[in-house]
Amino acid sequence: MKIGELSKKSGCSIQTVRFYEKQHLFKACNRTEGNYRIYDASSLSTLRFIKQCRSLGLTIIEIKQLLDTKMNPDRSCTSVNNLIHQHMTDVTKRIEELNELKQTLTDMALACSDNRKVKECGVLQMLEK
Amino acid sequence: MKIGELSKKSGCSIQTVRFYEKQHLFKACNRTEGNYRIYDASSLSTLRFIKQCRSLGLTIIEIKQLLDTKMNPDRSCTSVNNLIHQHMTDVTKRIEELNELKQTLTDMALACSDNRKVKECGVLQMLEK
DNA sequence: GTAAACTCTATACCTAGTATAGAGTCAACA
DNA sequence: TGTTGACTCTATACTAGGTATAGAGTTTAC
Ligand SMILES: [Zn+2]
Ligand SMILES: [Zn+2]
Ligand SMILES: [Zn+2]
Ligand SMILES: [Zn+2]
Repeated sequence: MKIGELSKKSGCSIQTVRFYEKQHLFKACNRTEGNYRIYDASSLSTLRFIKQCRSLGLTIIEIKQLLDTKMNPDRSCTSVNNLIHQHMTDVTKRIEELNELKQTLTDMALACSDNRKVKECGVLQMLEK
Repeated sequence: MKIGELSKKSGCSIQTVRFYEKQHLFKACNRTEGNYRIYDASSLSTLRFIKQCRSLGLTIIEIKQLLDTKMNPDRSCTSVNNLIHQHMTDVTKRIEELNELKQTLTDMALACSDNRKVKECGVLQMLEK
């Protein structure tokens, strides 16, 4: 299968597939005589794995580590579990930050009403502080 | 005051101050004979305003709009209020996304325990799907 | 006079892609 | 056989909001 088909089946854009290859997330695949990339089913499943990881917010480096880990099926999976755990911590922290931010924005919105002039704007006054 | 002092008083790094100037967020200031930037108290308050906006997640372009708006004290502040309201919507949406993500990560963490091998890892198995 | 501290510009780098330009490849159709 | 259209190739620039240098010049203190 050529890159266009892989792109459609995986849901990653063609450029993204090439970008992943450049980042060594994807090993370089075979080429046709005309220099076209040729993929097989395993490329597709790797790409889907990568996509799933990205949707969780894992970085390319972290995904690389996961892919490396998968190469050694008999080792301990502790590093995988730790990685997910660490991410949960990060996401939780980010949610807390955003909740605080939301509260600030709410207070700010309440500090002004429509039909005011800029010099009386409650939002701008809060931003000055 | 020179850029180092402004940096310390505002909490923005020296590079960031120069970066803001380059982005026209900050108008170019006066220079000494030796070509050093010289700031006054109003520069500091503008910079603090910018920092406050950035901490709310406003983009540089949006901050530029706010600073422009502040130049016309007698106009309506509706655009300011709208901007904050739009941000609240965005932040709320982002929080929801992250909460879903957190749930997924939680399920994933529960799918595996320590002392398993990579080939039995519940996390990796979930990522395959 | 000189050393330390400060500042200057310009440039490269970061993440995770996206969007071109310009060239080459391949299949189908007339 | 020629040509059109769809596809692919590489290389490069761009995004946002900075951060981190290199190499040079300036100022201040001793
Ligand atoms: Zn992570
Ligand atoms: Zn207002
Ligand atoms: Zn916004
Ligand atoms: Zn596991």
